[in-house]
Amino acid sequence: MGVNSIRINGPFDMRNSIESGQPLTFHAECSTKGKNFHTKYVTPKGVISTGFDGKLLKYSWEGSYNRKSAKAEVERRFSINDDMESIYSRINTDGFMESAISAYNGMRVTKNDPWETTLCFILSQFNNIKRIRGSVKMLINSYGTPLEESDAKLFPSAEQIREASINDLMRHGAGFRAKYIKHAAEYCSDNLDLDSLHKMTYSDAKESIMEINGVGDKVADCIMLFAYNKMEAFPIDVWIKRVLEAIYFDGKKKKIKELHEFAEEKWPGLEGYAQQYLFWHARSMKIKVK
DNA sequence: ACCCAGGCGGGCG
DNA sequence: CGCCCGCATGGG
Repeated sequence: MGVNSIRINGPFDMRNSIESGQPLTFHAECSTKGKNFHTKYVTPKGVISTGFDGKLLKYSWEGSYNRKSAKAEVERRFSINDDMESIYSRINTDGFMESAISAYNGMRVTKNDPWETTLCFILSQFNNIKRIRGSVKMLINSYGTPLEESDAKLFPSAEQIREASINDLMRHGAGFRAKYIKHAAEYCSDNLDLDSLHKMTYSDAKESIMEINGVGDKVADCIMLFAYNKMEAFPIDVWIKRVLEAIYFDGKKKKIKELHEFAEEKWPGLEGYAQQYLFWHARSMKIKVK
């Protein structure tokens, strides 16, 4: 148990870093007290709670963390050491990006566990964020391991999830994705070491993760971006497709492949950061298809 | 009641 | 290949 804080110098927006559809959206507990935003999340080493008032990032830890490891966990998870001014100078390519950066100044691409990210984004397909969140909470509650001296539970491992039947998983709100989750759990405990993808290139790691049934181009890119820190990943969902076509192609329909090539040329090496600002800004503006 | 949701795999032409 | 369709379920 302990408490500490980090003074944040560059732009940082903890709330939007968490709530912008990244994995923490799906399983962290969040609340707002006044203008301060709080969150609590569970890791294998214990529970981390954070609060941010615009200047100081306060955090506390339980479990086997110490002062040093807790600080490292918080800094890593929220990408505190990303040089935002440098990133913005490279993705602020036009008026739309400028307004997105302005609206969500300080939003970070967070770092997440590969298995958690894989499961969350398999659930995300043809689904809505609220329901994904509910499903994840039910899965944690039913299959997660309780931490010692805490009412919190750890996100269930692939080995724990594979013990559930497809019908069990469907009852947890997984719907038709239950068979994908079952396969992912079996594949990741028998055939694929998710840690081994860290040292692979983006394209090799993406190819490997797409061996899982239910992981296609978009979900794979989400896993590459949010779990493996591959900033060249550019997940293209309905919102990204809509906003790119609306803003950069005069409303004309484009193929996914063309949009990948467009992003690669426009934001080389930082496609993932560009995507996160495009995605969250497009949703807030409710850009419609015609 | 009705439409939609951070897509995907499979089947068909 | 590329295109197209069904898919579980609940939120709005």
